[in-house]
Amino acid sequence: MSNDASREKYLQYLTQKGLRVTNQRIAIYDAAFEQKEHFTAEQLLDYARVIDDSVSRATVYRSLPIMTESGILREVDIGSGEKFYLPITNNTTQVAQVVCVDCDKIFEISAPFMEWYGSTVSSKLGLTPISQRLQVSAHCDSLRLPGTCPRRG
Amino acid sequence: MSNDASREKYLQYLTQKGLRVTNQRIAIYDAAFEQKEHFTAEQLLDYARVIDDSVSRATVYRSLPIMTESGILREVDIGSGEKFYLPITNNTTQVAQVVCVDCDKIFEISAPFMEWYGSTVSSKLGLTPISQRLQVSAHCDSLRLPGTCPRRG
DNA sequence: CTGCCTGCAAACTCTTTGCACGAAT
DNA sequence: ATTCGTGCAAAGAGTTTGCAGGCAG
Repeated sequence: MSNDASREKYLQYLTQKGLRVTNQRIAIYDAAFEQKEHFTAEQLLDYARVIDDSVSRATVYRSLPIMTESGILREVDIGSGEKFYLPITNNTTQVAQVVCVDCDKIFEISAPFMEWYGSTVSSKLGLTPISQRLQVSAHCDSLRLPGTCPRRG
Repeated sequence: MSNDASREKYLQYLTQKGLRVTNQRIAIYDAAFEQKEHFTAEQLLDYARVIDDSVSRATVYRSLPIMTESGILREVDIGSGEKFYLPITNNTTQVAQVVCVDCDKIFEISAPFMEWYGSTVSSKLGLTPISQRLQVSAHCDSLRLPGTCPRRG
């Protein structure tokens, strides 16, 4: 999905839900879709303020659930206190995250079997799966230095 | 693993690490292993205070990482703000959690393939996997009432 | 115009921490 | 006797919310 298509999708979502298309919502959207890597709410606030310095923290926090629900943003919770977000740039199947515990970098990898697994398991319990997430914590094993990641410095 | 074996394991862990065996640590341990379901730090505080009313919130929070690291407790983070914990009662392989979004009940299910998957994927990235977690969100589909879980009431 | 949206700041939740006292070794 | 562990309360991080004014529709 191109960025323009995501933008279109988001604007349609807002209109359809009776939500207003404000300068702040657009600035926050644009800031998010400039990013290639995962970002936090606080980082998004900084990025959005470059575009429109009237954007407040509250509005960023109020926008993130809307963007997530509209399907243009993926929320990634690696259990580290703060949540990360990533623009969804294509209609991939399920993805998993591999988190390096040394440098905290998050790798997104496709995990097509997850959907099947979620269905299998949930149906045994009488549940209908909505979403699933697989997260792997790992150490860098580069340079034969256990516990140290080259990306960390 | 029986509860007695877990108790032994925990006491050994404490001693081995040079940590003291205090009444509070034992009370917190005992409170945790009375539980059949997932519990939060706050709930554990309540349970432990029944056994020893001198137990404080701080000590519970300080004990949880120790118990987790000693391998007798599993930490489960479903991204809901607070963490859940569950006594590890047997040496199963990997487990996944299925969380009902209606009643918030957490089901633990074995997922033996996860270990293989973590290894496969991590090695491609030059990483050594430490742990992996799979979580599925689902709706109850009992009673043909979408969006409503019979366990919720 | 109407009422949703906003910024601000305070409040909130969960967890961590500094300190002086108390207990395990 | 040491030294680690503890309770208390305050601090901390991240996020949410009440309010009065502002802007989209």
